[in-house]
Order: sequence, then C-alpha cells, then structure tokens
Amino acid sequence: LDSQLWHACAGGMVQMPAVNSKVYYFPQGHAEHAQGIVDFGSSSGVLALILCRVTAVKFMADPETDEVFAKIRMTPVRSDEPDYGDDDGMGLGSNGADVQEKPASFAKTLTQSDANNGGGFSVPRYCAETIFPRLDYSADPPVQTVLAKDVHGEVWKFRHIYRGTPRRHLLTTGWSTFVNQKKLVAGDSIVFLRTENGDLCVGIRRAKRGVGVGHESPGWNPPTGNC
Amino acid sequence: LDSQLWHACAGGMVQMPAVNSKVYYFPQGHAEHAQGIVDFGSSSGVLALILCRVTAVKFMADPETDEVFAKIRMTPVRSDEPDYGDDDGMGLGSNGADVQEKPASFAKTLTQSDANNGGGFSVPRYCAETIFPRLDYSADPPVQTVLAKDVHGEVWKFRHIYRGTPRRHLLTTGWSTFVNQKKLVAGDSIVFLRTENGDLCVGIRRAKRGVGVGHESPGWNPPTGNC
DNA sequence: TTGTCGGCCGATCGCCGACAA
DNA sequence: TTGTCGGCGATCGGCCGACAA
Repeated sequence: LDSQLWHACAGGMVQMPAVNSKVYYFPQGHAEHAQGIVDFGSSSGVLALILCRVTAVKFMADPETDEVFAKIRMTPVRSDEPDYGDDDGMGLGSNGADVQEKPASFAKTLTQSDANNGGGFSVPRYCAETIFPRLDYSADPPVQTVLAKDVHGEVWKFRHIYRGTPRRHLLTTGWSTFVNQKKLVAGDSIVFLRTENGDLCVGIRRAKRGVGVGHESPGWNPPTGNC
Repeated sequence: LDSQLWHACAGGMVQMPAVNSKVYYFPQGHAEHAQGIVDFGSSSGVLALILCRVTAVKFMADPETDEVFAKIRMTPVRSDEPDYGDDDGMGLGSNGADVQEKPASFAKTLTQSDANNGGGFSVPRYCAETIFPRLDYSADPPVQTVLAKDVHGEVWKFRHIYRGTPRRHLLTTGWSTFVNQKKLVAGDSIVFLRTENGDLCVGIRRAKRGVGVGHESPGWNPPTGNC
C-alpha cells in the first residue's frame, strides 16, 4: 500500500514514527486499544512506558472495509545502548517539515444525496480543479472518464461531468456501483489523491459507528482533512 | 435440525446408522473423503476396517449453503465386549422398513425457467396436490400464500397460484428472492416436505459443481428422489 | 458554491397466457 | 403435464435542471 495514499486516508492528525527513530511504548494504551480496559495497577509489575527503537513500519488496509492501519515493530532500547542520535520519532525532518513532499489530496464527507441510491456525487469545485484531471471546458457539456485506484490497487471508473445551472462538478455513472460495493453511507468520507506522476487514487474513511456519536457540523474538510 | 427434513434433503439413497448400532469404520475412505488420496499401504499399520459402535449421530446443515451433513461418533468394539444384540447398523427395523414414518416430500431439479431471474417456479402437479396446503379452486384464479421453513428455521413466503391455459401450479412472488438469497442455479434441486403436523419445509440439494459432470436427463425425481 | 428535490426516461423485474414438447 | 417464449405493465435506477441555503 502506497504510504502517500495511506496518509491521506489516515488524515493529517496521524503521524507515523520513522524506522530507526526512538519512541515510547505504552503497554496499557496498547492493551486498552486492542481489547478494552486492563488493570495495570502499580503492583502489576508492568512499566508504564518503555523506550523503544522502531525497527519496522508496515502500512496496511483492511481488505473488507478499506480502513487503514499500521503495524509497528519495536525493540526496547537497553540502557547501555549507545545513542545513534536519531530523530525524535515523529518522522519529521530537523526543520519540522515532512521529509516527503505531501501530494495533493482532498477529503469530503458524503451527504445524504451523495450516498442516496440512484444519485451521483457532488464534487466540490476545489477537488475537481486541483485533484481531478483537467476537464476540457470547450465541450458542451464538459465530460470525461476518471479512473481512480483504491487501496487494494483496484481501478474504479467514474463519469465526471460539469453541468447544471449554476454549473457544478458531478460524478454520475460508476458512482453508485462504488457506493454499493464499498457499502458507503452518509457520514462516511471519501478521499481523492493525485500522486506525483498524475495518477488518481481513492480512499475511504468510515464514520464512527458507535452509539452517541456527536452531531458534527457538516461541510467539507480542508485538504487532507479530519482526524 | 429436524431429522425428517434432513433425510428429505439427503435423498432416499442415504441411510444413517442408528445410535447403539454396530458399523465398520474405514479409515482410508474417511481420510480420502476429508482430504484426498492418502497412502494406506499394508505397511502403514492402520487397519482397513474397524468394528465400531455408534454412540451419537448429529444431523447438521451448512449455514452458508444449506447442504446437509452428519457427525457420527463411534467407539471401537473391543473383542472381549459382550454383544448387545443390536441391529445391523442400517437404522432399519427388523422387517426392513423404516422405524419412523416417512413424511410426504417432493424434490424437483430447477429448470432454466425456474432459475431465471424474473421468472417463477413451475410446481409439478403432484407436489402441489400432495405437499402444499389445499388450494381453494372455487376462486378465480385460485391463489394462496405458502409459508415454508428452511433447514435453519427461517420462514420463506411464496405466492402459489393456479392459472394459465392449460392450468398449472406456479410460485410467483417471493420465489426470485428465494433463488437469489440461496444462490440457486439451474440444475440445483429443491425439496418440499410436509411434516406430520402439516407444516411445510423447504430444503436444497446443490448440483455437483465439479468438472466433467455428466449430462443427466432432466425431469423430476420421484418423491424423495435422487441420491 | 453545493445539498436536496421532483421530473423524466430507459432498463429491468416479474406476472401473464400461448404454444409445443 | 410443464418448459420456454414474447408481451407488457409496474417499478426502479439514475441523469437532469430548478431552486434555495
């Protein structure tokens, strides 16, 4: 899985430690994330945090839901181990900027109309103009076929049209197939990303399904958006 | 799973040993059935057949495909064990007839028209008259709703109508849903069974999917039909 | 700029009798 | 008796601009 698409799906709040960097491992946080509340009382003999060195990071995606996650391999740093002087574990360069250029990407939360069966997808103008291939506006109406690769490398085909009064960008043919196959519902988000060589990719962020999900104000998220 | 419905799905050629009866267990046949060819050469030290006593029989059905199978528990009969004088292991009474009355059932192999999407199911007259609830022929046309329980206890609803020239029995509304949910194709068989208390049940026999399946002559199977 | 709606057209579903095997 | 076919009406999918937030 391409790490750029992975990061676009994960969102801008997610930063991954670089290989060879040093991080603190929290056993309690890991256990709670994996299987719920665990008693790590002071008498349990488990340290609260352990200084480790990252030995491997693997970017992955669930084959069913397309949701992204990562496997991080760590080894404890022994107190007598010499310090290699590596970075702070946030995967950032010394100037605080990502060492890797961030490609253009855009995330939108699906509206009721987007997810409705039989409807299309309303493409925000910013997304259409900066992420999608350039449309030939001299045609009437301007139409093109857009190909996008998902996290599994599968290619999806969409009809991209610029029409209506006032004019707006829409994905029509191919969109409902995508919604049904991916089992998307209103509230889920879709991520479009343009790689350096001009290829288009598409990712998914499922809405939190748990009870008591707060009613977020709708609207689109700034490029490479929410957490 | 009701043993009568199980037997109707398995077909008349299948006879199960009764609990407490004695049978021969063939390790080689069991192994080949489970995982393919296994070498049971004379030097392997495994006996070709072992006299056993059946201690339990469990009638089951695959939750996905509805295909029926059974779990048979056996314990080897030791040579010094006294003979209880039980039967021959075919589950038959001393007169060779089934100890349990066989309920009315009917099996039909689905034709192309039966399996076609958008079509109905052509009910053989014998099945409609002996298995289905009695139809009120004074109505025009005679119609009723038929409820049938599958191997999981799930109830399916069909519209049963007697119409056309010449007159014939058909299942219309509800049939295509059943075909799609059960993923039935032409060549698969459907089994209808009426229990003693008048309830209707429905089972499935999948066609052999393997390559080189011979072209069987079509047509319906006699009551509680094929193997 | 874009979310939602009603209109509308074509495709499909599914019920029907005709006909013949 | 029943398998297959063409007809046809109802429903649904899906593309469209209108309109307003």
